Amino acid sequence: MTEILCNAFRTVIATTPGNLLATVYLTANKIAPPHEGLELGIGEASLVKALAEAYGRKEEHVKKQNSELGDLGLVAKASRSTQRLMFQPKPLTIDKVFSAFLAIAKQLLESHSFDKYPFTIPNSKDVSFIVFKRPIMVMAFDLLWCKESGANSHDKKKNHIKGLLVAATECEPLYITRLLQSKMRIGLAEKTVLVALGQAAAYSETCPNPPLQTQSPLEEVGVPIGPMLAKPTKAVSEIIDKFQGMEFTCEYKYDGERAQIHYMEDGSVEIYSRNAEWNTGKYPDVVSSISREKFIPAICKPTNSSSAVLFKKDTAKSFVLDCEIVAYDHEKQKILPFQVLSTRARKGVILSGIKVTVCTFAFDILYINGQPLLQEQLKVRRQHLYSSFEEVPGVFQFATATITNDVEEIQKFLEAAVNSSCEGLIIKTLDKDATYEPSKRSNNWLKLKKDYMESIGDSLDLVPIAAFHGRGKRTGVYGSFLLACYDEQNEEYQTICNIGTGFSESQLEERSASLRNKVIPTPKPYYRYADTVNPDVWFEPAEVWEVKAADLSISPVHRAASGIVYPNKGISLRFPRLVHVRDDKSPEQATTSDQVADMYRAQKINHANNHEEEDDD
DNA sequence: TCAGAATGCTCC
DNA sequence: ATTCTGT
DNA sequence: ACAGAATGAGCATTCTGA
Ligand SMILES: Nc1ncnc2c1ncn2[C@@H]1O[C@H](COP(=O)(O)O)[C@@H](O)[C@H]1O
Repeated sequence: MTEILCNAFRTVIATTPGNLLATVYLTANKIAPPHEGLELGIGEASLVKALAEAYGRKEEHVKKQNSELGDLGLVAKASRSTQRLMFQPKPLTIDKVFSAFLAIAKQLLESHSFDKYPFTIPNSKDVSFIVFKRPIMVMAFDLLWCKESGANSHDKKKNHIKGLLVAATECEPLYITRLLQSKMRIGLAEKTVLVALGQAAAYSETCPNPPLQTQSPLEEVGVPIGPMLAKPTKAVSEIIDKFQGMEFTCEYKYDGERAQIHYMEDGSVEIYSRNAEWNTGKYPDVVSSISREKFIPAICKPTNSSSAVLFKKDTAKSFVLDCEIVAYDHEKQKILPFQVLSTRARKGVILSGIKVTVCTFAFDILYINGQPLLQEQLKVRRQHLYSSFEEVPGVFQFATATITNDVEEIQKFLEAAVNSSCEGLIIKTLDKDATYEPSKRSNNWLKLKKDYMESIGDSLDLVPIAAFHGRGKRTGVYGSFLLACYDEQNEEYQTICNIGTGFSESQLEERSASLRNKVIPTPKPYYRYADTVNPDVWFEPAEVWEVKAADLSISPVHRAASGIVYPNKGISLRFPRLVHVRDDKSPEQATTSDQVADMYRAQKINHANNHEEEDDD
């Protein structure tokens, strides 16, 4: 794979180097660096519409065939091949396709940003500079490049897609459609593209500029870098095993959102998400806790203690921090669950309008004062972190950490983490294999969560009552199932979650085959579900599956234990996955709504009792 | 016009 | 997110 | 060992029908 692609790139470099950028983006199925915020904004529904119109088919037929073929791309191909071509369309080129994609993406920005943000030239003392920096830059871009006007952006996008589909021949409709869905399904994606590109570039020094901002260790402050990831482990013993003979540290795993905080010498700040999305506009409070004086003197409210502090020491002139931002109740000095954080507004947040306050927990540093630290061992990086920053309780803290290789102590530390509203632990080597490996390389960090451990964590026995047709490699079997628990009082099944992971392929085939015999035309009267769940098929209650989950949550859609904990809201599961099929249980012996309610209450009590953070570094 | 549904997208 | 699979 | 492709809950935002 890599070799083929590498040769393709070499050919492009040798023959049409001007096309290299578009070629790389198309093969990687991207349209721009992620932090630039360009997005296609195309979903299945709009694609179905465009496809139907482009090929003169009824939307309903397209939908039906999509569900049968499990791939909208195949639908496109099939539609195209049954059309009689009146004339040969002008051939599509890489450049044309990529330009069309860019045009589609810019439509979204135009319609979303244009009338929403004040279009004034910001001055750096104005808070709107921070809040609206990105949109305004993007808008300026739009003004330069987007001269179209007329129909609304939605239609324009559709027209671009139709244009591509009409011009496409042979296998092109398939891949254009898949590209637009970001589901190439060819077993080749971004990482492989980068490797192939790297190899191709090595052959030809003549290529003028590396077209993609690759994640070189010499990264620039202000440009996001791939986050280091963690690999799941099932038991403390497994950790000891893997890190045998090495010095390692355990840190709390906070349940929030990852934030890569860049601070530049000019005092500006950028915050990026785990996927390198631009999150600066979402966290003006975090920005201000670093650089308040520089940008927003007028907004500084002495009453708001959380924004009236600085956590960096004066010696820190520029840096990149790796952190977890967590919802935090400053009055009670307590960490709040992820579900609270997720209610925060995302765009154009202004300091005075913040409803969910946060605390930032730093656990790594990638760059300081002009010096990249990626190649340094964690021990060294951590030293920089601790010496260049100061904790400000409730605003900026270091991730609680300990160093031990004693099983008992790790176990205790895990308990402490969970009691402090954390998900579990992240375990990292300090000395060996302890450089920062941006997403590209292996997972040298381990994560330990209670629900990974056998016979610990929430496990439920649930009944599949409906299913959705699988797509892609699951075409022909069910791709996911709607699960329910049993309410003994009302003798009814209440939906609790969908599930689509934890199945081996053979297991999925077996379950699909078995449940196909249980399909019923309409749901049973004793099923409780939101009418927005719209499964492809319903089943009679027949099987019981053991399912594991990280947490229980209050759900806007699912109905489990509805009326027990909250009158009108049910309970759902976070990260549900199949453990195994319970041949020994009948549907009526599934986990009951009362049990679900109890589990939820137990979890809530655990949260309510949580102790506040203390740090031992 | 507005509220609910659909959509797109992010995250844990 | 979790999990499984092919290379 | 890794990259890729299946799939989850739930949010804010946009669209659409009454
Ligand atoms: N102390 C920590 N060190 C590293 N990652 C952490 C820490 N606390 C929380 N996290 C988060 O845990 C995520 C990795 O876990 P997961 O996403 O389950 O693989 C990271 O992306 C971080 O956002």
